[in-house]
Formats: sequence, structure tokens, C-alpha cells
Amino acid sequence: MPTVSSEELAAAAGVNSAKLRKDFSYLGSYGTRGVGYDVEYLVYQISRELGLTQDWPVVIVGIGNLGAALANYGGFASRGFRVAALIDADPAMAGKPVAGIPVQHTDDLEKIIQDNGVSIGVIATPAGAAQPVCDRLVAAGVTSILNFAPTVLTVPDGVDVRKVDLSIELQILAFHEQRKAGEDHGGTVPPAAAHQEPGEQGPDGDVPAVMPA
Amino acid sequence: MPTVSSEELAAAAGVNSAKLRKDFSYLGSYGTRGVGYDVEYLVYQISRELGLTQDWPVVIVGIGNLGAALANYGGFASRGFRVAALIDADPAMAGKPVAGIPVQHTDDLEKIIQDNGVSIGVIATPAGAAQPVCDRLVAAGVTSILNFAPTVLTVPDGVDVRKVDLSIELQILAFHEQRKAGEDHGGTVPPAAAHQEPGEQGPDGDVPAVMPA
DNA sequence: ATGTCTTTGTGAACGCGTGCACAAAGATGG
DNA sequence: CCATCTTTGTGCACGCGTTCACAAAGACAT
Repeated sequence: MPTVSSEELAAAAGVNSAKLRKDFSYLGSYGTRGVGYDVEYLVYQISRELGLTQDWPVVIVGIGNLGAALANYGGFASRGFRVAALIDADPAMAGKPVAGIPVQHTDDLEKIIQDNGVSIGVIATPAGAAQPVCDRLVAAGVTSILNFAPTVLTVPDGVDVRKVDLSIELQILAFHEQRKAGEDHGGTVPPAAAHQEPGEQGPDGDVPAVMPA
Repeated sequence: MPTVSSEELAAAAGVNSAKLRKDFSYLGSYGTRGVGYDVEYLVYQISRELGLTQDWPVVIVGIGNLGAALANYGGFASRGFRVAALIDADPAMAGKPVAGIPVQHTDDLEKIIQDNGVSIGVIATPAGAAQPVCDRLVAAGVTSILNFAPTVLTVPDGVDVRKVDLSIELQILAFHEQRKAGEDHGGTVPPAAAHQEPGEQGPDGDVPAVMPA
């Protein structure tokens, strides 16, 4: 029986072994003292806890470059996700196969959701279309939404939304890059600096509230 | 002079006002007691600290669906990023414009990096190509890499890598979705993972630290 | 069986980040 | 010029998560 100790796992993951054991203990007592954890059993238990053993049908709405990239992404299937349908507002896309799945028109959104028992939707539309699409998804029974559109979605209570902003990761890299350069970030305030930069803010001038780690 | 108080900002962001003030204080004393913070000045100072006022030339390697989606993503330009070049290994892509930028061949990678003074690279290639591309980027002087390929990259010290796994966000949604179903499987989970603050839409949510491969 | 050895599971201490509460600073009005 | 009011900046205390350290549990050898 192949096993691993918490010490080995902790070293591999770069975390503290006691924390790892305590985390595992929340899932139950799956280890054997003096031996460690049965690898296969542990993987199954964690997978189950995380919901990876279930089959999650998802729909992707907005089959542009990003939607197509997501449809082709191999990581989904191996993580328990099944692309139940691709949906786009462009009639010219209808029937066209992307990643082997025929694109369907937005008109049929509600029926597609209900027929497939979909509870997770991915929005990869342009910003303007995101909220209406979101509303229709929710009305059709979707309770979790992954939003790639650059908009903050408004949803009723009980619906989860996660927003993916592809530029945030770049910002974090740039932040560290800036520090590598040895930029001084001291307390000296450039006089009247604010008045030298009148514009600078785009349509969404929102700044991350928290410093990247 | 338009101003905001820490109280207003905290309410808008859903955080504690004292924490917000303390965070700001690390950047310097930019507020006026009895008045608040000069909006324009504050935006500038935060932008500067985060590196948003600098111009960061980036290259995107691998112009498939995802690379094209990134090239077309409007959020980059408004955050201080400039797509200096698109690079692909397919000779048929060479010269073809994507998002108004002609795709260049991988052969010229080193020259492109050096000519444009690029220090940030984005990898959107298939998994197999990612590490070789990464090595060439690093050798050419890139010190920050954003990796969309489903591979863990090995880099020398001093080089930052951030890996974006598009399925992780879906996993988090599925995790919460599973809990909504009210399933009882005998185990408990640390409170941090148990719920997501409503209104929070981002990748800063809570995920269990250990994922099965 | 009995003892030794390994590793888990967890109580307790520690450290750090968060939030409270208030003095200091500046605005504003009399 | 003084009084009052608002809001910042921050010392301090509290709470929570991380880490330490060890008893308990089981494997394994003799």
C-alpha cells in the first residue's frame, strides 16, 4: 500500500507539516500513525470533499476567442467539468462546431440550462452583454457564475459570482517587477504631482483595494 | 477639491475603515484630518505604488484562441500594459495581424525581447512548448512570466512566475455549489473555506491549500 | 508479548493582522 | 483667537490562524 507522510507532503508543497495534518483532520482521520496516509484513499477523500468526483455540467456563453479557448481547455474534463453547451448571440455561429461541440443560439439558453440540469455558467461575452446574460442564466436556474467579462455582475442572494480579471495577474507581476528595479517608495511626496496627472483613469478607474501578495 | 473619507471608501469596499487608513498610511500621509483624502491625488499615489503609471511592454507567446483573446483584451492598455509583440511558432501565422498587431515568428523571440526592452512575458502556448519558450524568454532577459499553459515552469532565482489555471475558479464554484446542496458527508471543513463573502467577486477567495494532481 | 520506533492528531503557546478607541491635526465658525 | 467639529494616523488589545511539542496509536522486530 503506497503511503505518504505529512512530512513528505509538507516538504513537497512547501508548507508546515502540522498545518497539513490539522487541515486533513478536518476531513476526518484518514492517516495511520507510524505509517502515514494511504495515497489513493487520501486523493479520493480530498477529491470528494472538493467536489471533483461529481460531474458538473457547465455552459459557456459567448464563443469569441476566450470562449473558444475555454471550450478547448483540456483541464476542465479532467477536473470533473463537462461542457454541456456553447452559446452565442451571433446567428452565424449557430451550428458551427467549436472544440467538437456545436454552438447554439442564445434564444435557446433557458431550455439548454434546464435540459442539462446546469448549475454553473461561464460568461465570456463582451462587457455589455454580460449582465443580461447573467440575469437569464440565473432565472433559468444557474446558481454559480464564472465571469470573464470586465463588469461587476449584480446577482440575487444565493448566487455565487467569481470574476476573473486577466489583467490582475499582470499587475501583480508588474508590481514585483517595479520593486526589483529598486524603486524608492519612501515617504517623500512629489509636490503637486496630482495636478500633473489629470486624466489617467479609464472608464473603470477602479484600483485594487488590497495590495497583491 | 473632491475628497473622500476613509469611512466612505471602507463602506464602498466593504472593509474596515481603520484598516483602510492604516494601509494608506504605509504609502505615506496623504490625507487631511477633518477633510479626508484628495481623490485625484490618492488615485495617483496608489497607481504609482502599484506600478500602474509605468509603461510595461509585454510579449504574448502562443497566439491560439487564448493568446488572441489576451491580445484583444482591452483591460491591458488601460492598466499600463502595452502589447509589444505577438509571437507564434506557426510560420503560417507570421505577418497575420491579430488585434492589429502582426504576429512574429518564434525565431525572432530574443531580438524582439531585447529591442523592446521587455521584462514581462505571457505564455499561452500548449503545455509542451511552455518550458522551452520560458527558457528562451528568461535567457533573453525576461524576469516576470505569466503562464497560462497547464505546466509548472522551472525558472532560475530572481524570475517571477505566476500560473493561471482557468479551471481553478470553476473548482471553487463547484466546491461552493456542492455545499449549497446541503450534502452531509460526515466531515467538517475549516470555517475559512465554508463561505464566500457576498459581493466579493475575485480570485482572492478561499481555496483549500492542497489539490490532488 | 513486550519494547522500540515512527507518525498521527491535537492541546497549547505564539505571532500577526485586524479592529477599537483616542489623541493629534486641521478645518470652520463665532 | 478660541471653541468646536471632523477625520486622520496610530498605540494597544483582542482574536484567529499557524506552529510547536507531545501523548497516543499503531507498525514492526525480537
